[in-house]
Amino acid sequence: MGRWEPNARGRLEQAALELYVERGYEQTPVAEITKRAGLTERTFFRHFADKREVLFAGSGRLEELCVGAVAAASPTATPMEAVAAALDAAAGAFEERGELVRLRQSVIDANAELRERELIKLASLSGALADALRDRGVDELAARLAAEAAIGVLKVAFGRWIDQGQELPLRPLLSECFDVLRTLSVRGADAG
Amino acid sequence: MGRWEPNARGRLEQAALELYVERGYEQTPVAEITKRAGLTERTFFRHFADKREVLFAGSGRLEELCVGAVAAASPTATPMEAVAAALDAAAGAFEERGELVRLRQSVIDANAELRERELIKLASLSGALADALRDRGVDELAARLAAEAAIGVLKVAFGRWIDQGQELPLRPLLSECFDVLRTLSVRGADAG
DNA sequence: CACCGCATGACAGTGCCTGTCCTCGCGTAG
DNA sequence: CTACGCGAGGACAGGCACTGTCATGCGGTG
Repeated sequence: MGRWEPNARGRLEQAALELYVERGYEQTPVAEITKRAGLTERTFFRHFADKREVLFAGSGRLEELCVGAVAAASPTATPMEAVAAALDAAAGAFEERGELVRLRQSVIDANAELRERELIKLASLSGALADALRDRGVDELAARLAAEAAIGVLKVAFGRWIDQGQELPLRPLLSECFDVLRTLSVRGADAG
Repeated sequence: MGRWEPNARGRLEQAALELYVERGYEQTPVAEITKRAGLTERTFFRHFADKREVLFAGSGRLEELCVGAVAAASPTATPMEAVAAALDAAAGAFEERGELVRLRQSVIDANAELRERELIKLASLSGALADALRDRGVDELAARLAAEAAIGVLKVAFGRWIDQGQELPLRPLLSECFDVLRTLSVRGADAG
């Protein structure tokens, strides 16, 4: 055992989520988090850029997962099929950590600053998906639009999954969204 | 003339934009803005919830404009046609204030906090569009997806418009995006 | 054994944002 | 004309997020 307990970063993440759930994000000073983790405030800000970021530690891995799925998609897949594969991979990651994801999302949904941070993470994911599509030879404009559409589908499907208590699996909700999306320009489709 | 100069709010908006352009957002303390506007710091926070919000004063009107356009769209329009009409109306508002919009966007693009705020304004717009579509009888899922798709198109087209110095008008860029979006699920389209 | 690197601590300071009370011109009732 | 109260803004104190800077001491290395 070293001079300090190991995994300071992980302890901070856990303490933060616990406290954000117990008292709410705004009512939790950083000093409380570090106290529970047995560290100082200064150390918190060495590990996380700000008080929000501690809730988004996994966003980098999610991005890698999605980018990998786009790269691995069949060469004959359309851009939408490629990004659908990415969301499928993401769905797997979410469903594995069901209860944690739910808890985390309840904290985010309850606070505007956290919702802002979530949106910029999704925008970053969109950019990464667009890059991955361009690497497949998709042209710039189509790549960006497919990536934005995918993020839209993810927002809607994920929101529904959370709302209904995750009784239904996420993947079919994603598929349904992609299906409906294709009908939105069709006159007389059952959507309009 | 009253005890105070009129239009305190407008003076704050103008002083803030000027200073954000001159020095950058982060290098501009609120006290500098209020000094230039001839007011106190406390008054700034009576008019705007925070230092970011002063740049987004017009977002409410933009939302109303877009919602109005959706409501006014032909009853036979598809959901995508309805939201396209909304973006068309928005494009008009942007093009009228070309230089101001460009300046404002350069400030936003240079700062992560401001980009976050912009994203949550767009998310709010997406919600308003979805509500307006539901009022037309579009079902919940289709309404949300059409609204998200529209925001995606707006982001991409607006970004291109800014990048190229607004030499091309915005409206054709929007149309092009909607066109490309429809091809993304089609195998062998020139996008993939 | 001496040295160095690195994670953390200690502490001071800035700036955003809030709560609270005060000021004073203006419109209005009597 | 006076009295009153409302509303926009000022004054001031304080909390908390975040940063810069220097100190500390364990673990590995030569």
